[in-house]
Amino acid sequence: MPSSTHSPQVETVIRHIRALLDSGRLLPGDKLPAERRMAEQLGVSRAHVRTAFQKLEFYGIVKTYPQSGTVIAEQTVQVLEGLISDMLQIDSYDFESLVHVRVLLEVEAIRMCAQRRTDKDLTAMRYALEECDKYFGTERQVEKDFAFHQSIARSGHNPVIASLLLVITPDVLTYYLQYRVCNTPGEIVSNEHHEMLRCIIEQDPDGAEAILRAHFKGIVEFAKEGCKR
Amino acid sequence: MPSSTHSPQVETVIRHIRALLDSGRLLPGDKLPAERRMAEQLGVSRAHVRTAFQKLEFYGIVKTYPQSGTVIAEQTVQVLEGLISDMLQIDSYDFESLVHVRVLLEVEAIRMCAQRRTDKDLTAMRYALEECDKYFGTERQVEKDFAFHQSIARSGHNPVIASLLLVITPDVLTYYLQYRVCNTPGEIVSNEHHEMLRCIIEQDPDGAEAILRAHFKGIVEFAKEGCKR
DNA sequence: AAGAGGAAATTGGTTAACCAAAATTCCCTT
DNA sequence: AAGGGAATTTTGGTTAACCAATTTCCTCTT
Repeated sequence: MPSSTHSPQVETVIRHIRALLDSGRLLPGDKLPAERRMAEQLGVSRAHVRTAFQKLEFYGIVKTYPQSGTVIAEQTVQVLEGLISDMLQIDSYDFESLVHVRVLLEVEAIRMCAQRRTDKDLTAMRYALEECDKYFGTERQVEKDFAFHQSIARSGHNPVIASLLLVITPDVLTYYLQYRVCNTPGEIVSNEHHEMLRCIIEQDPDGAEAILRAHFKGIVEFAKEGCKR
Repeated sequence: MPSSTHSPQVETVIRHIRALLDSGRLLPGDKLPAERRMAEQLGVSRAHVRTAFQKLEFYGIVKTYPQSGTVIAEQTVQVLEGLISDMLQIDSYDFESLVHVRVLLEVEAIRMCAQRRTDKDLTAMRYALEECDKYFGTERQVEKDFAFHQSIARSGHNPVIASLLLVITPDVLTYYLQYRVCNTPGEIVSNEHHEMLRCIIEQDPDGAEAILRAHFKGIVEFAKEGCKR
């Protein structure tokens, strides 16, 4: 993924390409200027142009052919510009959208987990839960909490869901630390965790989903109302 | 992200770090070897070590501090190793998991779209739909189809959902082209598109969801049964 | 002996030079 | 004039060198 943090030079290059698309000077399927040329045109280093191209390639916006050049994807200009805008603001997700998606993905993950978990998965989740309980009240609480949830996601055996959760986790974590939102009493959180695991063991997806939604209820409401930054 | 395509050298570095974690020679919070040192230890260029670190940072596994060093995140080793494994196999998503997540995200997107779309959004979606109809039967059909779906996702006004959809789109597209799965008659697809837009206009999330699920029914079944590669 | 100051080494960030493969150009042959 | 092939240019890929900020460690002072 390109890396989440944009250097200003790299961002310059990406904005330039979006401008080229917008002005019609660059069309889908076109080969865009060579790295060296674009570097000197924009007054940035070639390395910055390269990382910009790599990020664009990660999102399927361009494709680089060795010793040949880099071409724009065969997509509508509106879509391409939209994609670029999205990836430029990818660092500035609002907390509500982030939590919304986290709940969406985790609900699906825990449902799949309740249906497809193996004995080995159960062992991993039990261990994660023990760790979670052990560190309640300490500074490592948040870390262990995420670890437990991640173990559930992985036990759902859908690698895409697990990966997307891991993509948004750093951002969620940032907000958690920023807002100090972990004010739910530890005992309640722990109980909910054990209840979730119980439903997973009993292969009860509906029960697991209900508890998970209750588990997230507080943070969802906080995100919806609390933090109009 | 990091870029989706791993060069063998970069992958070497990432695997090495996972091995260090596995053997306990590297613990959460530790500062890992400097770029130069690790480069010569592994016999790769320092640039490769850098891009490896950048990818790891994208997923929140490490954090790089200028002129100071790169440290492992404060997370359980199990989680960290899991994350690394996920990002290594991020190129080899199976089609079923991919389609599953695409449906999950698009359903949520179209529901939000039906509730939150503005007049400007409607204009954009109408245009995308016209383009879609215009190019049916041509080689640009798939492209225009994705463009229409993307316009819906963007009109849901949850940037995280739109971004995650764009992250998985290139992979989905690859499979689509590989399996030639677009064998549904153009008229049916077009009708469903128009029905979806109608529900969005009427702000009917349930109706929109139903049509979208029907729209994806064929490809979901194909992914579930057809392609056990 | 303890502490402050500064030089030297180490760090990630950046730039420039080099390499091999691909594309182009130009000239020679037919 | 058309075709083919080699030399040249252009391309992305890679490596090495350089820079400024940070850290470390030694030394000199008190």
